[in-house]
Amino acid sequence: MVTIKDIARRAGVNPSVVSRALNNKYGVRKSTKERIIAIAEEMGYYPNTAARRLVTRKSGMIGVMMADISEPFYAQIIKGMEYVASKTGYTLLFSNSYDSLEQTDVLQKMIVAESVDGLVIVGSNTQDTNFTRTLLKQEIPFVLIERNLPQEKMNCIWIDNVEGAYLATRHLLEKGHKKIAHIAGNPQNQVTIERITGFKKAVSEFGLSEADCPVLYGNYVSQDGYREMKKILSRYAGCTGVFTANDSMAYGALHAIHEAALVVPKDIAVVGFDDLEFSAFTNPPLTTIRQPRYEMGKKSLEILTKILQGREKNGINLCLSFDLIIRNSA
Amino acid sequence: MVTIKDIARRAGVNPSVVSRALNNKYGVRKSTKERIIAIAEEMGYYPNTAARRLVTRKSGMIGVMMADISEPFYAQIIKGMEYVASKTGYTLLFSNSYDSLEQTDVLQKMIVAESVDGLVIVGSNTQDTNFTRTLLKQEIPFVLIERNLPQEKMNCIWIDNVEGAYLATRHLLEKGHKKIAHIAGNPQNQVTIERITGFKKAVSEFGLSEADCPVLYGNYVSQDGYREMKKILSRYAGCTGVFTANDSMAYGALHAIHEAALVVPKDIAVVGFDDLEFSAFTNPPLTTIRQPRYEMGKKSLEILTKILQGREKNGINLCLSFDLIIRNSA
DNA sequence: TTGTAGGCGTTATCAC
DNA sequence: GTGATAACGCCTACAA
Repeated sequence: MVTIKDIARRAGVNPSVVSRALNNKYGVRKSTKERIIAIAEEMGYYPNTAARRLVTRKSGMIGVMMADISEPFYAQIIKGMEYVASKTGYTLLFSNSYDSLEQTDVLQKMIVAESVDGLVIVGSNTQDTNFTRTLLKQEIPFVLIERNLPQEKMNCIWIDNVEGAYLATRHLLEKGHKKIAHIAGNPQNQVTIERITGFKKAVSEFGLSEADCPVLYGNYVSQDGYREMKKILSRYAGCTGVFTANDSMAYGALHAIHEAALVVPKDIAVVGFDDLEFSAFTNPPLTTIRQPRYEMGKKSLEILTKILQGREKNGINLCLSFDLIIRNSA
Repeated sequence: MVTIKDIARRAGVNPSVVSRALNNKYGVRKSTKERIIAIAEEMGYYPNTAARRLVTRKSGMIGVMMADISEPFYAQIIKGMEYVASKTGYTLLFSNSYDSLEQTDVLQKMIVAESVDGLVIVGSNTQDTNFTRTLLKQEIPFVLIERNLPQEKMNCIWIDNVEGAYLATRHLLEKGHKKIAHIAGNPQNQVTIERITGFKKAVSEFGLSEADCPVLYGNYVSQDGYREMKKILSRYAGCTGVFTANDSMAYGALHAIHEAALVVPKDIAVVGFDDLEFSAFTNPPLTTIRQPRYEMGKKSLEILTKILQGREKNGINLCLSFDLIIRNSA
C-alpha cells in the first residue's frame, strides 16, 4: 500500500506537504505540488479512506433507505442518485427498511457504525414518527422522497398524489364508466391515503356514490392486485373500471381480468400509477400516471450534496410534476 | 460520541481491556467482561468503524459488481446476498460496471479506496480478461456469478446455459414447430454464446436447417426484443416459435406479436429465460427457464464469507440447477 | 513555503 | 487478568 509517507520520501518533502498538495490546499509551491501529484499518480496512490475518515469525521457515504431495494419502483430512483453520486464522489449505501424504519436499528447502524454523512429516505411508514426528530437532533442532513412533511428544516421531494389519483380516476370517469373500483395500497403508507383521497374526490365530483366505487386494499405487489381484482369481479359485477394505486398491482389486475376471459379495456378499463418500464409492454399497454422517478433520485442527491457542502440550507420542499400516460388499457 | 475510553473510565479499567471484552477475546475475567458489556450498552456505544478499519485493515464490506443494478434480473440476487450479509454483519457496496469492468476504475476504487474485503462479480464481459488476474494478484477473494472459469483458485457460481437453452428450444420443437428463431443477447457476453450453442444444438438434433432457425441479436432489454421480433415477423414469415435469451426481450417480443394482431401461442409461441417475477403476469403467462437467482446471491455470499473467515479455500465451483417453467406462451 | 507534532478511536504487543 | 504503549494513515494547527 502506497501512503503519503512513501510519496513524501520520494519527493523529498514532509508528509504534510503531500497531504496539502493532494487536497488542493493553499501553501504549496506550484512546482512542488505538480511534482507530488505526478509521483502520487506514478506510484498508484489512493488515499486510505479509513484514516481520512477517522480524522475528518466525514465518511463520504450517503445512506439510502427504502422499503425493499428489489422492487422495480426504486430502480430509476437509484439510477438518478448514482448519476449524481458518481459526479460528486459520494458512495451510496443502501438498506432496506421493509415494514418500518423504526422497528429495526438500520438507521442507527447507518449513522453510527457506517457514519454516513447524509441520508435519503424513500417512502416510509406514517407510523414512523420519531426518526425525523432523531435525525434532526443528531444534525445529520437528510432528504425525504415521497413524503411532504410541513415541518421546518425538512427536505422533501414529492408529487401531488391527490391530484395524480384524481387525474387517473377522472380519466376513467370521462370515458363514461359509472362504477369503478380503486385497488389501494397499504393504508399505513402516506401515499396510499393521498391516492384514495384523489380517487374519492373525482368520484364525488362526478356524482357517483361511494357504494358504486369501492376501495380495496393490497400492498403494492402484483399478487395483491390479482387477488383484489378477483374480488372485484365476483362482488362488484357492474364494475367497468379500475384504478390501481401502482403499476405492479395493475399487472396482477390485468392478469385476473384475462383469466376471467374479459377484454381490456372493452369490458374493464384499467389505470395504474408509476409508469414502470414494463408498463409499455403489458397487454394492452397500461394507461398510468408517470412519476419522475429518475429525477426524484437525481434531485434528492443534488439537494443533499449541496447541503453537505454548505451551499444550501435545510428546508427544501420540491414538488415534482407527473403526467397521465394514455395507452390502451383505459 | 462514546468511545472505549469513556467506557474504560466508567468501568475503572484500561481501554485495551474494554476492547478485548467487547471483541470476545481471551484474557478478561468473566465478571469484568459482563460489567463492561453492560456499561457499553447503557452508554449506547458503537465501535467507530473507521478506527477499527484502520488498524485491522479489514473493512467489513463486500463489493458487488453488476452491469446495471436497475435491471430487474439482479433484484433477487441482491436479496439473496443481503440475507447472508445481514446475518454475518457484512455491508454490501454496489457498483455498476455497465459495459465493461475494465474500462472504468470502479474495481480499483472498490478495492483501494473503499477497501472491500471481498467481491462478488455478476456477469461480466468476456472481453474483460485481466481483472481476475489483478484480483488474484492482490489476493482479494472474489466470487463470479454467471461465469464458469476453469482456472485454479477461481470461485464460480453458474448454471448450464447450453443445457438451459437446449431445453427451452427443445420445448418449442417438441410442440411441432419447424421454423423457430432465437433472439440472442449481446455477443460479448459469455451466456449469450452459451445460449446460442444450446439453441443450435436442439435445432440440429431435430434435423432443422440453420436457415430456418435464424439467430438475431438484442441487448437483453425489452425494446430490443420488440425490435427483433418485428424483424422476424417481416423477414421470416413461416416462423412459428421464438426463444429469447431472457425474459425482458420476451416481453418486447410478445408486444410486437400482439401489435401484429397475432395470437400467442397459436400463431407464434414464445419461450424466455430467467423467470422474472413479472413473467407470471404477461399475457399469456410466459413459458421460461427459471434461474435460481435468489440462491445464486445467497450462495455467492456464503462462499465468500467462508473464504474471508478462513473456513474455506478458493476454488469453489458451484453449478446450480434450472427449471423449465411451462406456462401458456409455448 | 515547508516541517513538526499531536491526535482521531481502535487493536495488538508487550510487560506486569 | 490487566495496564501501558505503540501503531494504523491521514490531517491540521502551529512553528520554523
